[in-house]
Amino acid sequence: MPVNQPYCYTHPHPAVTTDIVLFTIREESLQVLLIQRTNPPFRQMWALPGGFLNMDENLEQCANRELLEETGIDGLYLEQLYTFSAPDRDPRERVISATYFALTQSDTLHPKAGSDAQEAAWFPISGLPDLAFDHAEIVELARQRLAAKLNYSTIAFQLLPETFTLSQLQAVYETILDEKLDKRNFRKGVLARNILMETGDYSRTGNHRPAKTYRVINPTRVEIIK
Amino acid sequence: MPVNQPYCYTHPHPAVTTDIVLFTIREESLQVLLIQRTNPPFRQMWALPGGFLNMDENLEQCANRELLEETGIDGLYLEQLYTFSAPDRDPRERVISATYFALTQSDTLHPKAGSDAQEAAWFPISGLPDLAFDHAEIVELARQRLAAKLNYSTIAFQLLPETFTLSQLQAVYETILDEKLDKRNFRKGVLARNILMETGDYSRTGNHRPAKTYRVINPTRVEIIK
DNA sequence: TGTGTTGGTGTATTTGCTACACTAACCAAT
DNA sequence: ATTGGTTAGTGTAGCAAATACACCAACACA
Repeated sequence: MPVNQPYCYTHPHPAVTTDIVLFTIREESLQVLLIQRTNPPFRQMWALPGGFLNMDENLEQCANRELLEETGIDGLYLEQLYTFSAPDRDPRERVISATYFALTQSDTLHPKAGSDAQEAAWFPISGLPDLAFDHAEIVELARQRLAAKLNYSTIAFQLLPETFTLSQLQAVYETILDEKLDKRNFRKGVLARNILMETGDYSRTGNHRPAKTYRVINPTRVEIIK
Repeated sequence: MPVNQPYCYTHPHPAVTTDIVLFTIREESLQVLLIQRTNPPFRQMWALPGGFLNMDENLEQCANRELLEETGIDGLYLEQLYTFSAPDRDPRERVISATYFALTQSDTLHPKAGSDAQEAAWFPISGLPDLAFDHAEIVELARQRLAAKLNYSTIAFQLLPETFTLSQLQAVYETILDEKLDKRNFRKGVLARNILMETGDYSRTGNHRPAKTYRVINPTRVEIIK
């Protein structure tokens, strides 16, 4: 048995990783968390957070662990996106990557460099640097999925603090969909779902009329609408 | 190096497989192709077709190859469904399975037993035998996905021959959704999509009025509607 | 007190979905 | 030739959902 390669099989096995596309809304744009690689290949390049699967965890647990290690946050809505498997997607060895996407509000999160990342930072999705591996493709797929799910689920609330104004919520939709929405129709539609309640408090920011704040009535993860 | 285990790695690697849920409409019910296992574990039990990933192919190619080997058909619409990864889902070793679903018209397909399957056969989805591994869970997820995609895509045509009548198409929808649809509304809706053209021919079967036959105008794989 | 800024509200129109019943064309049997 | 049985084929009216659209309210600041 090779001294440094103690895990042996009768047939070749690929390595398995997870990569996570973590979205936030910051500075009025949709942003993605990237880490800068400290090790080859693609050293110094930006990449998605992620890493190798341990033998005692499933893929979702792996994605959660990697996210925790590299960003310090936990318990996010995490959804499996797609599994990438081009034979040459990693120059080191054959690597299969199960990808996940997640959402968070940016101000609760202070990305910190972890063992495998010398730096972690937010990038607007419409201005990403060149990414390592096939990660640009993964980000694009995640963006499409996010936009598609907006209207069928309650994921948008994951991007906002516990209480928020309807204008903030509308801004999230407009940022992700990249189009302006009608204020009256938007509010009508959201309130008709009966998933929000007024907190009774007002948001007093800036030199204008204060806005009612709302919270989600049933804060259980994510629901599919209709 | 162990004689029978020549593939060695510095970290443990899981095995990677694909499993395919192949649907058809037969005998007026939605059916799934299963194979009977010849080898342990779960010997003699029914299971989904599928098998181990080769190092020179991606997951979709693997699924296509396994489908070809075990059913003799090729070139189907194949969509990645989900990747299953519970650590104990295979008693032999750690196995990650990327699952796919596919549709075919049953009369072009004559399942034949392959190397790893002593028998292959169609089963109505509402009367499946006990399945090996976590395959029952996989089938259920595929069924949900199929029903959800019916209204947003053109997958239903994959279950029909090149030319077909609107009544045949409606029967496909009714079988998958498991509910009766209104004939006039169904036809109105389908024709309004402008994806069908009349062939000019008629289907003369049985002792009743012949039905116009249609074909898909643009027979490129699968489209998402709207 | 005036100006600038965002919050908050209703109605009319259009569009899409639903419910619903009869005639047409063919075959088979008499 | 007529009748009965079977599936093919068609339109309209009512309802619900989505859209388009403009003004006043409340506050901060100068």
